[in-house]
Amino acid sequence: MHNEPLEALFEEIADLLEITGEDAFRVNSYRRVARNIKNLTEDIAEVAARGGVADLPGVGKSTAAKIEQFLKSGKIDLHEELKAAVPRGLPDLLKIPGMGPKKVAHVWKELGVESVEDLKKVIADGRFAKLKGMGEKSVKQIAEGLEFAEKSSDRTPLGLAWPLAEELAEAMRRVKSVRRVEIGGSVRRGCETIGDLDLLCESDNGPAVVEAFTKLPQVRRILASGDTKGSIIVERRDGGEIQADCRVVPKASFGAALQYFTGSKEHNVRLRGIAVKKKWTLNEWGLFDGEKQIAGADEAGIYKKLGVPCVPPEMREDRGEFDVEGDVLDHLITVEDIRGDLHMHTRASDGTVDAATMAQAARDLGYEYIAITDHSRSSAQANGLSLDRMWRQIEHLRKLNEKHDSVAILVGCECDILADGTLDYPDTILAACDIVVASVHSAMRQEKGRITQRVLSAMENPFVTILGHPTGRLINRRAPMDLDIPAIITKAVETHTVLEINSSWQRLDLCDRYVRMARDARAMMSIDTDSHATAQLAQMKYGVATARRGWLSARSVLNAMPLAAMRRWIAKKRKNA
DNA sequence: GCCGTTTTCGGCCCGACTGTTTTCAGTCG
Repeated sequence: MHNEPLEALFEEIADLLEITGEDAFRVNSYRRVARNIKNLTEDIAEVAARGGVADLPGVGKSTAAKIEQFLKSGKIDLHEELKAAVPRGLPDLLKIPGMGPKKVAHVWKELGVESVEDLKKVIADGRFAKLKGMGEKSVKQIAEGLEFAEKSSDRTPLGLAWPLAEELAEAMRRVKSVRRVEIGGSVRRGCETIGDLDLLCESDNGPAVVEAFTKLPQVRRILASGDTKGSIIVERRDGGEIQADCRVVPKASFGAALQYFTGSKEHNVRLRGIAVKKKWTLNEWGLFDGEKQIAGADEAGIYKKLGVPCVPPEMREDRGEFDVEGDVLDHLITVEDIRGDLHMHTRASDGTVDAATMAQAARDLGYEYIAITDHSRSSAQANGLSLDRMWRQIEHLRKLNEKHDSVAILVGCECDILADGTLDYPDTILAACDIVVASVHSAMRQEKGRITQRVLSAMENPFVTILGHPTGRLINRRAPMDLDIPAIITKAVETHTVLEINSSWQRLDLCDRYVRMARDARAMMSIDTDSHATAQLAQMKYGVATARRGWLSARSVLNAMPLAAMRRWIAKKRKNA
C-alpha cells in the first residue's frame, strides 16, 4: 500500500508550509488530500493506474501531479524544497500544546530554535520569556505543554480513554443542575486512539457546572475554566495523562452540540455543506433558517431535517456515509448481535483461569458459545501446548462441553503460522478441533513478499478457520507486519477463511479501514477478544466499534450467527480437505 | 491549492478561551 506513506508526506508538507507562514487555506487543502488518501479503501497506485487520481475529492491539477511524482519516484519536489528550507526538528514543536505555527516560526526566526531540545534551552535560560508577546503565563503554559507532550507522546488507546470518559460522565451526572451528560468526540466514534475526551452537559447553569468539572477528584491540572467550557488534565490508568473538555449547553441545543462535538470535523463540514445548500446554517447551537431554530434539541432531528440518514457516530468520517445505499445503517453490527467469542486462552497456555471459568463468564454475558483457543507448541513464551498436551486438551474440552449445557464450548487452538508458512500442528490435530485460529507470532519482520506468501499459504489449509490478529500490530507499540492486505482479503474470500477483528484494545486488528476493505470484498469476519482472563471478555465492545467503523453488518460476522449456522459455515471450508 | 446550477475569482466554519492585548492575535477543536 502506498496510501500511508503518501498521507504522511502530505501531512508533513502541510506542517512545513504552516511554519513558513503559507496561506492557511492552501495548507488545509494539503491536509484534506492527506485525509482523503488515508480513507481510500483502494491503493492509490491502483487509483492512478485507472486514471482516477484527478477525480479524488480535493485533488486538482497540482496535487495530481504530486501524486504521480510520488508514485514514480517516492518523492515530491515541494516536500524536498520545504525540508531544505525548514530545520528537521521544527515540525515536532507543533505537537506541543500551546505551540502553533506562528509561535514555532517566531522562536525559530528570533532565537534560532530548531528542535524541542532547543526550545527547552531557551525556556530554561529565560530568552523565551523575553520574546515579544510572550508573558509569564504563556511561558508557563508552554513549559507545561512540553512536559505533557513528553509524558503522552502517543494518543490514548480507546481501551484507556473510553472507561475514563465514562467515569467522568458518571461523576458529572451527579452534579446538581446537570440534567444530561453524553460522551462525544472520538470516543463516541470508537476511534482506535483518542486525542482528548469530550463531555457534553445539559444545564442552564454553565459556570456552576464548569466549576464542578474543574473540581472533580480526577483533576490534575486545570487548563481553562469559562462560563460554558472547562478543560482539565486527568491521569490515565497507565500513569499517562489526557485532556478532558466539558461543554455546557441548554436543552434546545443539546443535540446540535452533541452532533458538533462528536465530529469528525470532515463529517461536519460535509453536513454543514448540505445545510448551506438548503440556505440554512448549522452550528453547535442548532440548525437555523435565518434567525429561526428549526432543529437542535436532538441529533436525529437535525439529520432528518437535512434529509439524510442519521449516521451512526462510528461512520461519521466522511468516508461516503451520506451516499450509502441499502440498509447498511439499519444492520450495522452491535454488541447485542454477538452470540459468542471464538478466540480466548486458559491456564493451559498463558491464560489466567480454566476453561470452565471462561465458559461461566461467557454465559454471564449471555453468549451461546465460545471457542477455547490456547497457544500451539512453538509459542513457548506463551506456554504453548505440545502435541501430547494438545490431544489431552481436546479430550478435556469435549468432556467439559458435555457437562455444560448453557454455553457450547468449541474445541479450538491458536495455531502459529511458522516462519516458512507451515502450521505448528499437523492436520490430524487441526482436524480434531472444531475451530482453528491461525496467527503469526514470530518472524514478523520478514519482507513483504515473503510474509504475505507465508500467510496466504496458511490460509489455504482447509482446517484454518480464522486468521488471528492479521497484521500483528500493537497500537503505539509495534508496527503492523508488512503485508499485502488486498491479497490477504482476496485469499480470504477465495478460501472461505474468516478474518479476525481482534478486540483487544492494544490490537484492534484488523483496523477500521481494513475492515471496510474486507467488507467491500464480502469477506467473512469474526470479532473476538483474545481474552486471557474473564474480565477481558468485555473488550468485545472495542472490536464491535472497530467493525462499525468499517461499516460491517451482522450478517458478515461469523460469531453473530446462531451456533448451527456458524458450524455449517466452518464446515464448508473443511469439505475440501 | 481547490472549487463552482448565485462563481473562473474570491471564498474556503468559526466560536471559545487565553494572554497580553489598549482592541486583538494565536491556538484549539
